[in-house]
Amino acid sequence: MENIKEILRSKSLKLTKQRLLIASYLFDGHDKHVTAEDLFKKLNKSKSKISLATVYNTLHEFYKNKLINKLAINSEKIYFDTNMSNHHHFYHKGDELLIDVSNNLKIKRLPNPPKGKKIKKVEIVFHLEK
Amino acid sequence: MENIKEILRSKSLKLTKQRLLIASYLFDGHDKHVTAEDLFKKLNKSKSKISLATVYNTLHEFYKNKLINKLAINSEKIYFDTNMSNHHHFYHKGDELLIDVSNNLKIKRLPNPPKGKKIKKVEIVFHLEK
DNA sequence: TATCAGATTAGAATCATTCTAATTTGTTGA
DNA sequence: TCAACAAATTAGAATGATTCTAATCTGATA
Repeated sequence: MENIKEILRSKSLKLTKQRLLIASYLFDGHDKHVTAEDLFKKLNKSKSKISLATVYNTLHEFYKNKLINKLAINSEKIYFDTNMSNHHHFYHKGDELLIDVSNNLKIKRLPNPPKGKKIKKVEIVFHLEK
Repeated sequence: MENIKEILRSKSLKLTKQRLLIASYLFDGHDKHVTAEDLFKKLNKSKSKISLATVYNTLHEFYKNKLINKLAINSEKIYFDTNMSNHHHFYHKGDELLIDVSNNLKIKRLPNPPKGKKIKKVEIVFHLEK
């Protein structure tokens, strides 16, 4: 709990009940992929009620502060990823399966970005089928 | 025009006015990325009116028939891509820039897919910044 | 501990997309 | 050529994830 508070403080985020609850769930040491709706349902199973708007606000706040990543893999919903190391994903649409792929991948011949721009991030999705 | 008709016939798609119009625009020899809304606006500048529902239906029909690709790059809208060769993308969110990257990229050490699944497609997005 | 910027909230609004159900239109085979 | 019918088109309603609004509340600071 103290380390959770430290994380929020290090980003100058106020220590509210809601943020502590969300952060404890997200940063429990296990990488996760969550949607706002998922998180909302999960957290509201416990007694403390958090509004859906707050879940959205908090996820975006954490994202802006680089505590989590955002994945736009299927245009249906946004997944937030607590694994902040450089990595990629397996994705199986049918099974709604989303799995981390550790980044010991190397791309030969990185393409040259258009003038005036540089590559910020390389995101690889391995689309799966049965 | 005859080759456009041939494309549709080869997929057993009825040659309707709307499909011919959409297909002539999409398959004019230049690779494009379009959203349904884009296409709807563009086509309805000309006299012939096509409903938005038809634009959606047609794009999905073309997609199912592997005439175009679907890109879920930013979870805000779906882009359809007329470039059917194996390739990747540069993407700059701020500028809404989406550019093809030809696929002479090679990934060293492809990861092993989970049991019972295989890799159908590798999609690489090079996120840009200024 | 009063202050107040920032956080939370319920509910409305948005917006891309999908659905519905009625109408229209290619295509096929006689 | 044309009747029949499956498939396609359509307007408008419905959906669903997300964002916005504007009122209320609450940590952090001095």
